Amino acid sequence: MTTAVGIGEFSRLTHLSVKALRHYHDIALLVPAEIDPGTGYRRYATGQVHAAQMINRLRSLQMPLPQIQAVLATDDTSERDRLLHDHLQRMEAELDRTRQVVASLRGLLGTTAPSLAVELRDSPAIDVLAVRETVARDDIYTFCNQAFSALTGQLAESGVTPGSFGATYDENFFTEDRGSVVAYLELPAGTPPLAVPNNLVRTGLPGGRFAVALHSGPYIDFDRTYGALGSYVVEHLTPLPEPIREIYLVGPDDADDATGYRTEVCWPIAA
Amino acid sequence: MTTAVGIGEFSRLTHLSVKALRHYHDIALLVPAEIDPGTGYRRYATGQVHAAQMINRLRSLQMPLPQIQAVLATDDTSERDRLLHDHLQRMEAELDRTRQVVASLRGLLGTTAPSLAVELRDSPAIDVLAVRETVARDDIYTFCNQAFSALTGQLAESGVTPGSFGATYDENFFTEDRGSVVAYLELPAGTPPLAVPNNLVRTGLPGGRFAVALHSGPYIDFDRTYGALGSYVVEHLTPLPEPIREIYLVGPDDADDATGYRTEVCWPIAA
DNA sequence: TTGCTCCTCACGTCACGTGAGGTGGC
DNA sequence: TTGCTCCTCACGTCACGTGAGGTGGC
Repeated sequence: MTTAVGIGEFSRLTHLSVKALRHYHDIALLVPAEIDPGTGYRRYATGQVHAAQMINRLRSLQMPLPQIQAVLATDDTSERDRLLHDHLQRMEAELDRTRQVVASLRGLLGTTAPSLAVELRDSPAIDVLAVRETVARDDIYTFCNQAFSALTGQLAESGVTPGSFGATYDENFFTEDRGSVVAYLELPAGTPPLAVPNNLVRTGLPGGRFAVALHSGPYIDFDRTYGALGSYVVEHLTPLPEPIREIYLVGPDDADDATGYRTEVCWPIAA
Repeated sequence: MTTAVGIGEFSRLTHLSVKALRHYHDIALLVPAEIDPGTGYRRYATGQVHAAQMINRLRSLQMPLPQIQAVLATDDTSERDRLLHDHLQRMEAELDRTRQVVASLRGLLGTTAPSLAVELRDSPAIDVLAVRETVARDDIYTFCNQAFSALTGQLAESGVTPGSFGATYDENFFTEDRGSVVAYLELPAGTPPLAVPNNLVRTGLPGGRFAVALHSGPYIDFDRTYGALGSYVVEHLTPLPEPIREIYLVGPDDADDATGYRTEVCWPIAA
């Protein structure tokens, strides 16, 4: 048995505000069981309480409304569980990142004004196997992981031992939080022609002059090294509007602890 | 030594997007060191990198811009630490709540369709010591804690042993997520006149007929009991538009574990 | 008839992002 | 002169909240 109630009463039954209920109706997430054709009054069935409770729970977990829509729309239990599981995974990752930011904040507040050794380096042009894509800042870690796994896999198949691991970042990546990124593996001089699947490219990276600083520790602290190195560059040298390069000397594949990571940040400068 | 750079270069130094930097200028959170009077071009000093990094960290921790403003504005270290500490406390509390919601979600997904015992009760009017305030839903737990601690403190001073602990919730509290709440302690019949500080009131609660259900467990699951009880009421009885009452039989002061909480939910119905 | 519930706009919030359209400096 | 960087609106996003102004049902 199920009874129809007005929006106010349904709000008391579900602890969803009237404004929220109207919004969920507007976007067809929770449509009233009936609507009075004359007055437009919404009538909800008591059988809709459970859906409302699900929406309430998932919103408390910051799930976006379109995703909630997807969860409620499916009656395939395993698909629904997968959606929920994925969301909880994302929340876990978020939490993990938050913990890192807190640690990083303590570092920024500490008295340790990091003195930075800046090296001036003339790099020759190199031959690389690479992946180029437009990447949002939030997705950069995932992108690099996937790219390097594809690249190393390909080189292993071809029996080639790669040189350095690196990536170049277009200016837009910093100024608009989204830009063209090239993740690459350096190919030793004299590497013969390779079979290259079409998500990868073999290409050349131009040489040039760089101001180079070593970043020690987790990637979340990159802005400290960028700030220090960049300040040094604009104060003492002439920066060029070319992509910045990062060279991953020690990364997630080589060290278990992020404090062990070592990355060279290479800022293009005029010769 | 400090050098001035354009907004694009400063973006590369700080990993803040150009749009974000312009926004921070608009709200006077991070004002460029100088602005070209002719062109409006913003020039940032390398000495501003540290402030930018602080903003970046705090935003990653979801701190609202006005609060970041406050953190940066003070040069009193202990005050700044207090603001940061408070924010981290709030994040901890949020995290704790998230864990509870996840547990609660599992409950909703489980097969345990909770069968609810509904009792019809005629309550007499009672004499109470109370706190009345307009409270937002998000603040209700804090409000009740403070109210009950003030109320029990006052009664202890007066040497009076209270009857039941309860609260009434205006309809607006549910329909608009904010409404008038009365937290009360029942006074035994024949309680003599009391000294009452002016944040408290001695008053009467009207009697009436209620449909009552027992809610077992954490408050975060209240909507399940409300949904079940409210559905029963609209299907079998006549609800009245009066404040709903909750009676806290076992609460945080009496049980260490939220699973031990016991609360009666009382829905006003026609006689 | 008076309250009460409910309705639909239109606009605000928060922290920016997304173009459009245009200008100054090298 | 051509690019390039930078500028200022105006509007969009997301999930509602905040009134204003008005109507139907008891």
